[in-house]
Amino acid sequence: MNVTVPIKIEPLKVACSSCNLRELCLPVGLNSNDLDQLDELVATRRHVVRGDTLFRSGDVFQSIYAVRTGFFKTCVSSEDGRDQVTGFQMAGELLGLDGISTDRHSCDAVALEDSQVCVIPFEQLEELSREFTDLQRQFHKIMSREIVRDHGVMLLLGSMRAEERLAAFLLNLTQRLQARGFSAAALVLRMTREEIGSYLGLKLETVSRTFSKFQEEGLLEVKQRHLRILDQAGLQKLVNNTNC
Amino acid sequence: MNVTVPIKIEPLKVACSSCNLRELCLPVGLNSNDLDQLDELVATRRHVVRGDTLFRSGDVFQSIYAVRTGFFKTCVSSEDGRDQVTGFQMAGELLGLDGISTDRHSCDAVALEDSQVCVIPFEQLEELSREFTDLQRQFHKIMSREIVRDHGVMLLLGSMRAEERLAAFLLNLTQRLQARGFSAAALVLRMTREEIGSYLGLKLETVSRTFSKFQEEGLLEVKQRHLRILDQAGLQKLVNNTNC
DNA sequence: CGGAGGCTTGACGGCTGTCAAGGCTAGTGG
DNA sequence: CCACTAGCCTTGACAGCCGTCAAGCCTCCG
Repeated sequence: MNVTVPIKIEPLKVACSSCNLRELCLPVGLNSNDLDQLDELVATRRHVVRGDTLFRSGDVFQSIYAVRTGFFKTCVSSEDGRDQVTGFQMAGELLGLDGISTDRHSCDAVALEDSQVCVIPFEQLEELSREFTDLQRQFHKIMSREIVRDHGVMLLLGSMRAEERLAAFLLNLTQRLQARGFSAAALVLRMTREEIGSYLGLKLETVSRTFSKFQEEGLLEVKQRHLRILDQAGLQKLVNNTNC
Repeated sequence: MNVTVPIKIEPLKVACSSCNLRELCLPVGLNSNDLDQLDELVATRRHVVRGDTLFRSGDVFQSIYAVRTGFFKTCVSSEDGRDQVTGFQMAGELLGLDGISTDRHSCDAVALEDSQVCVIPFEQLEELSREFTDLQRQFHKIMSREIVRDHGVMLLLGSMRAEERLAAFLLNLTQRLQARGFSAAALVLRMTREEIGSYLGLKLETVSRTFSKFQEEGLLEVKQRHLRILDQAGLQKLVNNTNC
């Protein structure tokens, strides 16, 4: 292993305009002219090996990142060492929007498997979005979507019980995987029980117990990180019905 | 009472450039030229009486709003009627950013007292921000700040106990009031125990009990919605120390 | 093959939710 | 001006969900 080059940067091989994620990522809805411009902007890619951070809280903010392959978590920490996973990001999703506010990142982004991200220099993105209305609009939509997503997580954390939280989490995960062409039924979790628990405001034991309960009830098949959804409607019902 | 005009709209009397909130609101950091442009943009004001909504989930999104006077809450609801307060907004803070993502609002904004908001037509704001770099940057910072704030709420909801949540909430509130020139020691809550509870992921009884506990411990003086902070450091300690 | 990290499961306790009763306050109408 | 009422708040008793602690198992990888 070559430890002298911890961060591997390479010229981009796949342009946005021909990227198979373009319908999920920043380029959504852009015309071919805008896309050509975006290709110019997104010139580098960065590899992050499993366990490494893409950025840390406190790092100077310069770029946002689009996940090209792999899987990330973002987490915030309070001064006293409390830790909260704020999201899991998969291919086509953006990382680093938190950094715009103070020019420094306010959370850590950690790769949960070997990953590649497209580096989008923020100042140039702003410049380009002053020129291209559609790009501007798309970027604003993505930021707004993140806000809406966060509100959904607040709803989950503020008003759901453990089973409901885990069911909502699994449905969200499978839905996003499905949008990327994966099966909605079988999946491999990239994160530990503890990370799921942190995201859902639960302890890892509760996550584990709830998985077991779902299995007993025939909703899931659980084998460590390998899951099979047996009864999607049953999970959905858990999320929708408060109690009955 | 004239019920034929439920929404009162009037020409803006105070321009952004001379608004006493300009250091807290969208105009932060703009030069006088940008400010003049912003004055053109923000041409109307809207009154919302206590209990009325500024917008509702599902409403078509056209404008964002800056609170000029008064106090709002925003809340999301799930299909099954679950309800979650996602924030409280006071003078100088923006409302409606959630609507950008789908061109429809995804939460309700309710006035908790008679309020006025400045109406900022979003399409025109985007247009203007294509022209003025500082305005663009400022708007992006505000959206990003909302994301960072949401992450803080997730941390609170995901990892804090009732006392810690309420202490954090009170400190946040007093800090924002102080930034607006109010005393950091005495305040009047604009929201009910139930709304506080919803925001903090607690039941109203727990909020009430925790208030009483803080009072017994000499941290607060509580008389219904009238609060006096007696020991700010003590509250801060509650937030910082997990247990001891 | 051995160890470390991750996962499962049990026992138990405490925090917070639930249900209920009663008090307070502000706003309304007589 | 004052009584009334509705909404809000407080407090108690009790229960249950989930956290804590502990022990042991599994799996992956060196």
